[in-house]
Amino acid sequence: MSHADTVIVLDFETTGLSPQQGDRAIEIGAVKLENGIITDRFQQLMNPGFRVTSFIEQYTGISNEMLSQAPSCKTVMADFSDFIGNSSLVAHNASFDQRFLIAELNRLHRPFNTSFACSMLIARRVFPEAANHQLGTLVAHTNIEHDGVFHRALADAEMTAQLWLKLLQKLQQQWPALTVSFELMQQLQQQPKGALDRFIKRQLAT
DNA sequence: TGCCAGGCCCTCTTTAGGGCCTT
Repeated sequence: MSHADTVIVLDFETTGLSPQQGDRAIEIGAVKLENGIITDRFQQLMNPGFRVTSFIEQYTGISNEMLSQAPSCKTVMADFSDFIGNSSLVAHNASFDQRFLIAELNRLHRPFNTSFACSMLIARRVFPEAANHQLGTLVAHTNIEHDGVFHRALADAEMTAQLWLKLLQKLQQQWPALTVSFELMQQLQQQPKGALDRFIKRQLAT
């Protein structure tokens, strides 16, 4: 079974929803998937330089006290940039994490030219029957084992990685002859919803 | 830092509005 190449699955905790509005990353978590197995991990809190709201403290469990002792975003993101290298990236609702990754790397004057795939967009197509497509719901829907920790970066990255494997597994089981590459997943997430069968059959015909 | 997003997706659509996802 193909595991769609080596990918790094990542998740940010942040001070809010929009880097364009001044929000910053406060934690990055990531796992490297090679041949369907987690072979490396990255997790680090980072100090955004201002206090986070009580909403963020409660939502993530990350307190201002914890962040006051963490290294700066600049230090952590430089290390993380080295960790991801040129790997293909996956995140749940990837547009969110991609915006923060680009914003933080821009502050370091580091170019970003890595491709992203989105487990949420793909799950909407592969698991249309799920009640909704929040990460926690999909983890339950696909019977992924977890330790009950949500909204922390490494925990969410680990669960997203397991969800990614479930997506690959479902596609491979349904279409055994299909070569499930990262590029195929990127194309799949852009197909009109409900047109998955047609897209796969077109792939198999080439 | 506090001006609070942005892209996808559906539908009672396309001369638009609102829910879903992420923190």
